[in-house]
Amino acid sequence: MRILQLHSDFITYKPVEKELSQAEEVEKTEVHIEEVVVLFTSVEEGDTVEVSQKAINDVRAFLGRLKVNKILIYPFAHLSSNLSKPSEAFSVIKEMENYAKQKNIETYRAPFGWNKQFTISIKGHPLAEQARTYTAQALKSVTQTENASVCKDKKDEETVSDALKAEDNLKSFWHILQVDGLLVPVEEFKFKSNSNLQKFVNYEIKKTRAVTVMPPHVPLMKRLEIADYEHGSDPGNVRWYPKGRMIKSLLEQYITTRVQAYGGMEVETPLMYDFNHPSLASYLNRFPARQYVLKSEDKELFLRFAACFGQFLMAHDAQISYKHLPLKLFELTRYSFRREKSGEVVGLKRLRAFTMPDCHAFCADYEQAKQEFITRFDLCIDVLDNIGLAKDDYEIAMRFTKDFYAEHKEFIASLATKFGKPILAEVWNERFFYFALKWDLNFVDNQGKAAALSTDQIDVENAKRYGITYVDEKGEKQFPLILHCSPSGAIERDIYALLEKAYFEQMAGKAPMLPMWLSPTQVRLIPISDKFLDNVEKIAKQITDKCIRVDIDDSASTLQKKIREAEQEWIPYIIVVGEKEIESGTLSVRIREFKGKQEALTVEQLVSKVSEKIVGKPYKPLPLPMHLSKRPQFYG
RNA sequence: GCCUUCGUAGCCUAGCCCGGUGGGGCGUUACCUUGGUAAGGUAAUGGUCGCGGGUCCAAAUCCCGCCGAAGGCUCCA
Repeated sequence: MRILQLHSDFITYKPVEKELSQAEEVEKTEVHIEEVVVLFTSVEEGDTVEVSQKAINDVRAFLGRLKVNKILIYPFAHLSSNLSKPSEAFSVIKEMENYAKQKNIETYRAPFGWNKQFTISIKGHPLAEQARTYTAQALKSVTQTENASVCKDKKDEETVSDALKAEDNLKSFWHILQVDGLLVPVEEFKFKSNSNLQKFVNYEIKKTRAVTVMPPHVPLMKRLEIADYEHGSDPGNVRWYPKGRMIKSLLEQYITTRVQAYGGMEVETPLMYDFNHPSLASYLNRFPARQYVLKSEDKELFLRFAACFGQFLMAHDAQISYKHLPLKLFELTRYSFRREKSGEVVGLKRLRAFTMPDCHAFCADYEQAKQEFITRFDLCIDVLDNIGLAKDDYEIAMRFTKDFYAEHKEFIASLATKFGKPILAEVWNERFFYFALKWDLNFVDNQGKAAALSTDQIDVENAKRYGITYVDEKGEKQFPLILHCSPSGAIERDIYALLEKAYFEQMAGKAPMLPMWLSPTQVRLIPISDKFLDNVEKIAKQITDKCIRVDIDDSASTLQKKIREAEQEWIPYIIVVGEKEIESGTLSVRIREFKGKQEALTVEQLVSKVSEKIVGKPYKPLPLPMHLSKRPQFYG
C-alpha cells in the first residue's frame, strides 16, 4: 500500500466519470473539506486488512502531532505500478475507512473507481507532506518527505521491508576530499587555513550561521539601481533597472558564447508544459504544490523549473547515432520558475523566476561521460573566474554513493587534484537521486549562508524515463547517460555573489566594485564648469568609439558632490576636466581600484588601460543617456 | 509554510510603549553659487502613516485579519 499524506488547508474534489465497472454509485457533486489530512492511497497486490489498519494507526499517531482529527481517504491509483485488483482494493479501502471511524477519527472518503477533479492546498510545514509504503510482509513503514520534481526526483522507492535499513541508506556520510585524492571523515579534517570551507561545511552539515544581519546584497542591488522587488508581482519575481538589465544581459551573452565554444547547440523550448503529457504526467500530477500552475481553456499547464523538459522532449524525438555523441544541447532559460516557499525567497539569492543556463550532454557510456565531465568542470571554473568569482570565493561539494566511489575512485580523486582545494564530499550508501555523481560550487555569503552556483551531474535515470535513445555501432538502441550542467548557475545568483563579494571587500577596507566589463559606467567625466562641456563631449566620443562606457555628469551640482556620487556608483575611473586638462592634453584619473589615487593619463593611455581589463568580454553600450541631466532616478 | 520582528513621502527615519495638529534628513524642482577631487546656500515640493476591519468622542499609536520584508526554523528539483 502506498499512501501520500498531505496536511491541507482544504481540498475540493468532484467525481467526473466512472473509470471502472466496479465503481460505486455517487452523485457528481463537488465536495469541499477544510483542515484535513488527505491520504492519497494506492492499494497494491497482496495488501491485507492488517496493512490498512497499520497504516491508519501510523496516520493516527501523526494526527496527534499535527493537532488534527480529520482525514480524507482518497483512492488514487497513480502511486503504484503494482496495483491490486479493483475489487480487492475497494474492500481494503472500505476496511480502512471503517477502522479509522472506529478509532474516532473524523473520516471522509472519496469515491472509488471514479475519475475525479481536485484542487488541494497543502500546508507548508515540514510534516505536511509524507509518503509511506506498507507491505503485508513487513508491517513497518518508511516515511520520508517528498519533492515534486522531474529533474531531481527521488528514485521511485522499491518496496522496502526494513525501515531501519532505508533510514541508513538515506543518511549522508560527510567527508573531505583532499587535494591528494584522499577521502577523510569530516571530523578528522584539520581546517586551519580553509576557513571558508569550514563555513560552508558548517552551513551544509550543522546548518549553523555566524551572523544575523540583513543580506547586504539587497540594499546594494537597490541603491546601485540594479534590481528591486516588484510588489506588483509574486515574491521572487524582481524588476531589473537599465543598469541591472545590462549586467544581466552581458553575463547571459558571455556564458552563451562560452557554452557554444564548448560545443553546446543553443535551442529554445517552451516555458509551459502540459500536466497531462505522458512523459511528464506521472511525475508532476501528484505534486502540483511547488510549481506555478496555470489554466488555459481546459488545459492545466505548469511553468518549467529547468530546461530539462524541453531538451529531453527534443532529444526523445531526435535521431541520434553514437557518432553524434557526446551531444550537447543548451538553453539559457529566461525564466525558470520555482515556487519556492515564501520564507525562503531572498533578494537575488533565491528567486521564484530566474535565468539559468542549462546544458545537457548525452553520452554513450561512463568513459565518455567522465571525459566530458572533466571538460565541463574546467569550463565552469573558468567561466566563473571570468565572471569575477575566483577559487577563493567558493567551495565545492561533491556527492556520490559509496559504490560509485569504489568504482571510480581515481576519477573522483583527479577532480579534487584538479581543483587544488579540499572538497566537501557527501557519501550515501545507496543511490537515492537520479544522479550517480554530482558536484556543486557554493558561494558562502556575508551571513555564512551558502548558495550553489555552477553544478554538473551524471544522470543515469532520465534517459529511460523520457525514452531518449541513440543507435550504437551494432545498430541497437541504447540509453545514453545525461550530464546536466549549469556552468554559472542562475545569472541572478551570480550577481548576488558579485555584490556579496564586493561587500566582503568593503569590510576588508577595499573599495567595493564590480568587474570592469560589468560596470555600467566605466569612465565618468566631470566638467569643472559648463564652459568645458564641449571639450568633455569630444573626449567622451573618443572613448565611446573604443567600446568603453563613458558618461558625463553635467548636472547642476558641486564638483565635490559629483565625485562623491560617482564613488557611490562604484565607477572605476572618474575624471575631472577643466582648463588644466584641456591645455595639457593629460587627464588626472581617479582610480577606484587604488582607493581614489590619481594618475595622469592621456585619453589613449586610459583607453588601453580599460580595454586590457575587458578583453574577450562582450560589450554593450551605456544603458542610460550619456548625460546625467537626462537620467531619471529609479530608486531613492 | 511556521515562530519572531518590522512596514510612516521616491529613499532613510523620529513619533507607537502611555490614543488628542505626523517631525527631520536625502532626493526632486526653482533660485543663488561656475567650482579642482567623497555632502555649498536658500526656498518650494512631496504623506490613503502597507491594506481591510474593530474598539473609542478621537487611532500612525490599542485589538483582529490580510499583504509585503527581514531574522530564525524547516526546506532547497
